[in-house]
Amino acid sequence: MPDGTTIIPTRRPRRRQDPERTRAAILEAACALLAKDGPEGLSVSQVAQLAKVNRGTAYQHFQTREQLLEATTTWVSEKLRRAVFGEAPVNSDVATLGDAQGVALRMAEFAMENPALGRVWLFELLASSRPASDPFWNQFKTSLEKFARSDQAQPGIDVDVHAVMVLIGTLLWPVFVRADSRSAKDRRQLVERFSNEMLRLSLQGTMRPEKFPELDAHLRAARGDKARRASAAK
Amino acid sequence: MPDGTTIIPTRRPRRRQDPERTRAAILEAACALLAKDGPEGLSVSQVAQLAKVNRGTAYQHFQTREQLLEATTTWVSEKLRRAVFGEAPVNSDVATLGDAQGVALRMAEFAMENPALGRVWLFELLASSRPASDPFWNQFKTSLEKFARSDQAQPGIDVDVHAVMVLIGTLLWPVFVRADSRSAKDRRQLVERFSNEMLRLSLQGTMRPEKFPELDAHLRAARGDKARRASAAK
DNA sequence: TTGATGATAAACAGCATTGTTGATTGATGG
DNA sequence: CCATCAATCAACAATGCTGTTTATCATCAA
Repeated sequence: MPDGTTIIPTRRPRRRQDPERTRAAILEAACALLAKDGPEGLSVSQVAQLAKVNRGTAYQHFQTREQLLEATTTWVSEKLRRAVFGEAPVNSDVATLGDAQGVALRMAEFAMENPALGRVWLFELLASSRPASDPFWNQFKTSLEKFARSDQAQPGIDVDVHAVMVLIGTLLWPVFVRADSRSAKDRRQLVERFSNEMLRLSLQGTMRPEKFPELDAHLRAARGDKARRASAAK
Repeated sequence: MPDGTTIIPTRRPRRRQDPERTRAAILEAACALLAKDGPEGLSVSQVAQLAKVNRGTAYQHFQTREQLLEATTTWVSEKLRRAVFGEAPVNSDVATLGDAQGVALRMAEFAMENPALGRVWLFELLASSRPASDPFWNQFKTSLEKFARSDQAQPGIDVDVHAVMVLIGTLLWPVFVRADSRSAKDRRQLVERFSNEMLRLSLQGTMRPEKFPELDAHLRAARGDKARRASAAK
């Protein structure tokens, strides 16, 4: 970052009445209410009230309730993205995947600290018509693809299926265990339980392969199909 | 009031008195609307309209909108339970776990054929204060516990975490891929993809253990902790 | 100062919903 | 055959939200 550290707030020409700040306040309030009542329960009245802003003002920033909701969702997504991947801009190809383990852990921690918010965001993503336009989902899936292509990964991972499973598991486990209404200590332990089970699953799976020879065969056959389809598509 | 002969023929033939059937019709309608609009969007008016029943009638069967929603949820849960575990009553201890593979597959198929309904039910389960009171969740978790104790399973499975992951993965994958608005053929293929990835994960995990010796050590240490806690609790 | 922009306040029509009440109808037992 | 009672229905009042509009105030830029 450039010499921005020395800049005193007086240097920057203050905005007239700081619409930016107002907008941010509205979005923050919307976030909080979204986490409390879910997307359906979000009313412009309540948002304005919580943001200490007139209802008309909210309508000036976001023409319709639906647009406010959409803006709030991507706002949350950005928050999540920063928490997991750091402050780097979206398109920076470097450091996309420092370590898969770290990404998984930071995601689990974020989810555990914001269970309701994570839940709501996830369901908006699922309901969205174009998931690919979501900042976090994009970067997350890219990073998982990179891992799957690396030599550290088992061969044959179905990245789409796997990304969905990991994402929703991580985000909904805190919801299931009621992470809100838990002590910080409990939450730490619950994150650890989840991470360990995920790690165990990643390293060992759940079934002893030697006990399921026929399934193993089936699996290899399916992988053969996939490879054949891929080469046929060329 | 004068004799009814002059009354305009807009009178709807009154439903035959059969409370059971009426109740079922209301619940079925609620199911359909639940799948379409989600729990928040469920209005008694619409339910009554779809069930071809007066709104007041619905209020007689379910005192409040909230109760209707709750009843509908367990109705769905029962449906799911039957689809996955068969018609046997809940408490029958026999045949609880014919084969874990079959359970997983039937669940995936149900989810793929009823994506919206599965999503809503799952959401209600997550929001519920006592998941243990849900018919399907109960039986599902029991069956998974049984498997984890069997000699076919890898040791050290955290059943709670794992049950949540498998359940939500199976139910939300169809939502993610927009199983509605897909052809039957597509849906079949998508079920297969999911099942294969789940199977692959169960048999092999995602990471090559030989590449992560330190993680393997960490995992064994964690398992040691758990065992120590368990023996300390005695 | 002036003009433009952001923010506030209040009021309005339209709509959908909730929950309640009293009337009506059909089944059923005596 | 009728009296009773529960199931059903139509209508009502109350509420809250949406989106729009109008008038007014505050703050900064030029």
